Amino acid sequence: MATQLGDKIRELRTKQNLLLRQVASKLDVDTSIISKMERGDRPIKQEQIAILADILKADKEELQTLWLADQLYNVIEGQPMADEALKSVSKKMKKSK
Amino acid sequence: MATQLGDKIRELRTKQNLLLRQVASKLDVDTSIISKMERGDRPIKQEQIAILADILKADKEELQTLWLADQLYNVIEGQPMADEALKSVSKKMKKSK
DNA sequence: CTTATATTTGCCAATATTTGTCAAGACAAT
DNA sequence: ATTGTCTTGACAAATATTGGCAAATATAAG
Repeated sequence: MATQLGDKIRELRTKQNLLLRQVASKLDVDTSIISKMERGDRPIKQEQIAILADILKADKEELQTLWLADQLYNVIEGQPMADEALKSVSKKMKKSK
Repeated sequence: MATQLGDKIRELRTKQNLLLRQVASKLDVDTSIISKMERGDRPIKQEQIAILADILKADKEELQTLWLADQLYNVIEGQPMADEALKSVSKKMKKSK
């Protein structure tokens, strides 16, 4: 199952002609890990997002948002009450502001 | 940290003068677990919600919604991009409908 | 086709997280 | 002080997650 952040990272990386290996060394993990991250097979750690944004010259906040949206989607995917729960949480957010 | 579902369960249980022990036996866990569930110290399993609804004569869907909202809140709590991510996911939901 | 390079995949052991149970403690009522 | 309910922390067992390796597969070039 693909993720928004994974897709984005792959898009950025290939457009800049970077190899998995090059990103991997900066993130200090095996190339296979990056491959899996991009394909949505392995979760991306939140601390890695800033590093990725640096390497790929991307906006940190944008990547963070994609990451968060992926996390949320994992929770609600396939849940019948997803809509209601989302509304409820949005409401709660407005209050705490 | 309190949860919406935990609070609701405690409310329903006490209003019906049920003891932790009574709920525990039906759920087949130690009373300490129920205590922690109600106080938000231990996560509630999704499979347990239907049973809880039965015991407490509550609406299953309502409890499910509270449970989901709690899960979502866990993900976004303390996240700067929470608002944007929520909007993004809501949008995605509408499409897949 | 063969070689060279890049990516993907399956599997493993190490690590981390989660689980339920138990025992001790807090608290109130009597 | 005794009883009954609830809370809390510690513990080990079970489960999940992690990164790396190596084999498999793809991609590109000659």
